[in-house]
Amino acid sequence: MTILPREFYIQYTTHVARELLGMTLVRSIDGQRVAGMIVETEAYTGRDDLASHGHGGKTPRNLPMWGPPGHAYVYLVYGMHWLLNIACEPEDYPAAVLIRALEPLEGLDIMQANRAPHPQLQWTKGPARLTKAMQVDGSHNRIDMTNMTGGLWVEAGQRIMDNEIHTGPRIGMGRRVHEPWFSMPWRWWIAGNRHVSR
DNA sequence: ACGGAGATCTTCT
DNA sequence: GAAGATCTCCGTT
Repeated sequence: MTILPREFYIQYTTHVARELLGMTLVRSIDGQRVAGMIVETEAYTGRDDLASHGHGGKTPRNLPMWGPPGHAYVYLVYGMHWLLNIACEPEDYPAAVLIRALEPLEGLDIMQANRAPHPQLQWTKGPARLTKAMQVDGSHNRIDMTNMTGGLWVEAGQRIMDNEIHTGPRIGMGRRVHEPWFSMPWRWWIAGNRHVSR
């Protein structure tokens, strides 16, 4: 299988978010593959993006957003949930794509154990659920996802046609989703896929 | 099906 | 000191 190379991530954030749909996120746990097809993503891009951690400049936490494209940005929200992003665009530009949902493909026994007692449809239906299912946490922050050394990478997968893809406002914007900026359609998902959140 | 609240803690103002 | 790129549980309809 072909691991997506660094060049893939050196493109406009929205383009990367769209192109990641159908690709396979892979995690190696004790030599066993745990994998899922990416079915939902969100773009966070630039200093001007009011909803992005990159807004307001560099801080110790958001530094990976400026770092090398193709590296992971993993952070904790609400004191208990890990969220996985992949840095994109050229270095020194703050941008990342949040992986919001997967369709389980391989290592189902491991995912089930990590997500018990929930049914399969809920294992990876949401950004914090998928990190729990695939055992992704702060130890993966800043790893290079363009090779296998970090135990986490993305492989080429299904080609998703444009007419199978929908876009809409990002999730978690609160009441501000009604303001112009926060209603920008920077969430991407595979239409009709049962594993998409919401 | 839908709504509200609690869990839990890091980050930055 | 408050808010946060969420999830789960428990209540009511």
